[in-house]
Amino acid sequence: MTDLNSLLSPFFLNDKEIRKVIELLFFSYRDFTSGPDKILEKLNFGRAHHRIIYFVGKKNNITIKELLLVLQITKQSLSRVLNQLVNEKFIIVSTGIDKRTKKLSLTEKGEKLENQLSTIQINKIKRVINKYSEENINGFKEILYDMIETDNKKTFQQIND
Amino acid sequence: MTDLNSLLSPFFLNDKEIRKVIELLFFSYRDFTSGPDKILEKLNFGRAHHRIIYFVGKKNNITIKELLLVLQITKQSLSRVLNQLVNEKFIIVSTGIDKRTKKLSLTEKGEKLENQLSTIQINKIKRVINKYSEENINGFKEILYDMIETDNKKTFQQIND
DNA sequence: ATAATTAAGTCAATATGACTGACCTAAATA
DNA sequence: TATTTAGGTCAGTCATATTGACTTAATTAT
Repeated sequence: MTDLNSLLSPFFLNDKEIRKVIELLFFSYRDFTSGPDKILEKLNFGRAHHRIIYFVGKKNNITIKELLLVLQITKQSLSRVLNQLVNEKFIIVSTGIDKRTKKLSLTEKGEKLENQLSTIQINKIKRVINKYSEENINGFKEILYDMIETDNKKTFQQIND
Repeated sequence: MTDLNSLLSPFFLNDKEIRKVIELLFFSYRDFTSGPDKILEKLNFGRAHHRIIYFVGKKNNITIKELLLVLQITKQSLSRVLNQLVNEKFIIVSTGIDKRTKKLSLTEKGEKLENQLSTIQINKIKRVINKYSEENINGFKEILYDMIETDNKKTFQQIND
């Protein structure tokens, strides 16, 4: 199987090379999140808090439903973490025109934290990406995009329209 | 800040575009792991089990210490998950020449599972990557590699020498 | 030969992030 | 008026991880 594969595939599509991609994704993603993790720890927050802060910062006045769609967790899971952020005044809640909905936005304090966390990740990406051609960078983004499942591709487009 | 950035940076290095990379990493990594997760669930295993199986499969006769270096978790964390895999005969333990060490390898049962899980991820990467040029694929891998912290780059090289 | 270090393991307590299931309220829509 | 939708809540559970303290056995250094 692997032998046949080695014969038929070009080098960069060999199973062995593909496995390296698996590992690169694992290592790079872990290191990508480790920077913010250290700051969050001091506030007794975790990665779940980061994700909420990120997406609320991304789309002001996002509703609970929209947030759940992006995060793909249950509302019970969201509840605890979100309430902490609201109680500690990183996020402020208001009522939508549809009075059943709630709209979430970052407070000034929340924006400050969001900025602090995002800056780490943005700078890391910038530092890395700077060395590459526009062609390579676009390829990188397109490959990542193609790895997303159809439904979530739509979600990605929605938050970026 | 962002305005200045927009003026000085080429489009593909704008903060807004960089933020898309943050999201692409989040969405793609989540979907990348979701396939194996479904199989693991049936066995009452989680992602932690997957990682152990993957790296034991990658490097036969890996020691506990080496495995901890790769996974970057505590031995107490490893213990519970690894013991499950050993008890359920996915992994077999033997003693090294240095009798303090233990060597881990996959049983036939473990190899079967490893293969099942890896195949999902390998095929996913292949499906995606097929559409791209060698140049793009190499760029993709290099960018991911550059996102890894120095120490972990060494670990990556070690398991791939 | 003894002391120090290393590899591995264990016990206990704790935190975080997630889940299911059941149930509730209020508002909007059919 | 009935149904659906948005959101919330209570309770219990599970998986993954942590810190800290301590043990055993084997290897290495003095």
